[in-house]
Amino acid sequence: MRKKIYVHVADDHKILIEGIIAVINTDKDIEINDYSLTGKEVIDWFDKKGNKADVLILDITMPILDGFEVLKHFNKNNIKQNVIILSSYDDIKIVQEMLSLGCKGYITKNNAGEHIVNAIKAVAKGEQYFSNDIQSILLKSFAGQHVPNGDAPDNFLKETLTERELEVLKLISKQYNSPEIADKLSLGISTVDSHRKNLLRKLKVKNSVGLAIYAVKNKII
Amino acid sequence: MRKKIYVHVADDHKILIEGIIAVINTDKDIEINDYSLTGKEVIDWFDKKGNKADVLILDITMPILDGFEVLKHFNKNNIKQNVIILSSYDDIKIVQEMLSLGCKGYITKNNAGEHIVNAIKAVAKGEQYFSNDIQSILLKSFAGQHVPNGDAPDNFLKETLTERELEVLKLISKQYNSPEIADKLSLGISTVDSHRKNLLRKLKVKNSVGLAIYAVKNKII
DNA sequence: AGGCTTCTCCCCATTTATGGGGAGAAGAAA
DNA sequence: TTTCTTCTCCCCATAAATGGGGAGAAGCCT
Repeated sequence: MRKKIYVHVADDHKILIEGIIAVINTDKDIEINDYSLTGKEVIDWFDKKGNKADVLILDITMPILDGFEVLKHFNKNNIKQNVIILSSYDDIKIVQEMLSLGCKGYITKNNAGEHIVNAIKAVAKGEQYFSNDIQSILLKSFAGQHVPNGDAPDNFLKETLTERELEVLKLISKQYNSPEIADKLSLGISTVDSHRKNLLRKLKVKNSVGLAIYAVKNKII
Repeated sequence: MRKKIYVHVADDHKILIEGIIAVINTDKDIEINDYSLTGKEVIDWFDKKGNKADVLILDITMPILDGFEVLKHFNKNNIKQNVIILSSYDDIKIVQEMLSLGCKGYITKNNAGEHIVNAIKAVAKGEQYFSNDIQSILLKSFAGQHVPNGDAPDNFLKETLTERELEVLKLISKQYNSPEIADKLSLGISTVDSHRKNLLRKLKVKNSVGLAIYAVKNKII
């Protein structure tokens, strides 16, 4: 008898967890350890002594703490944990961000059923695993980096935003105007406008609409 | 032997459909007929001769056509169909909108597992069914109490946009300003500004940032 | 014929946003 | 110490967006 693979599932929709359990139960080598409904529950579970799982299935969008924060917490506390991201997002930037945060697998919810068992077994053995669509966009982005020019394209050279700028960007994306942002952050209006100017310049966009779209696409809000 | 209840499930996440099937399979009186991943698939399925289901489990957020559009299509074509909404939103306005569109049940994804079988059986008998949390907010609203806003985005119950408004919205989301949009569409600036005003009102957003975020989230751009 | 929506454009006014420049204080890093 | 970044705030000015109102023309539906 082979050693069982113990799995922890984290998603804010319980019915989806039930679905994953149903699919996984068709395989005798895998067993669900426990589950979490928020990122904070995940962190608390793994912080508790004696709790460990061979594989963590992790959704990105969860209340309280999201998937990004969970992985950052693992890295900060030097916790080695095999993680498979189960997400509805197939955006290259998100996939790359998750990979840089150390996830071992990434499958989309669209075709999770056919991939989840194989993904768990691969990641439990220390391999990587990506569903077809993710493989596809990863290959494309890989090919896209070898542009004939040799120089990195502009969008790879984004200037990093400061903490204050990020705060202002978040509030802009929530449809607050400068006086309101100044009030919320206890700043002068002219200060907020200075941050606006720097944001427009750094992110190479034309107006607040460009800032908001950047924020949405980069999951800043 | 009792007559079986045939159920059609529509949700854009296949893993969730698999979960529902797993839960429903525990009951011998209910059988899954077929499933759909988009609103368009639902409509096409029910339009096909010979296809019918006793109960339709319907998600609200789906690509191509959402749950609202599916119910509107049923009403317009005088199709009598028992529908249970399965949603992650527990916002009173959405529940009321769905009821006015003729849905017979409404359960949230948070506790779908414990309710879905009973909901199907009740609705198949012509009764109504709501999960606890939905019952609670419905009772409050009937009693005339103030019901706090739910978790749905403000712009969920959108007024339908005209073709022209959609054109303007797309260009706004591409960071063009009013003079530029007027030029591209061969309109006067004041006309573009009129469309802007109507967009802000219809989509219940505060400024162009809100418009852009609406456009991104609804895949208009 | 009357009502309806859509599209077009105008008036008014105020508030915001953008674009250019500069500058001081605090703190970190060299 | 000097240099650098970050954060703060100011000046100037113009462009753009918002908010209120109205109104004519064209087309559709009943």
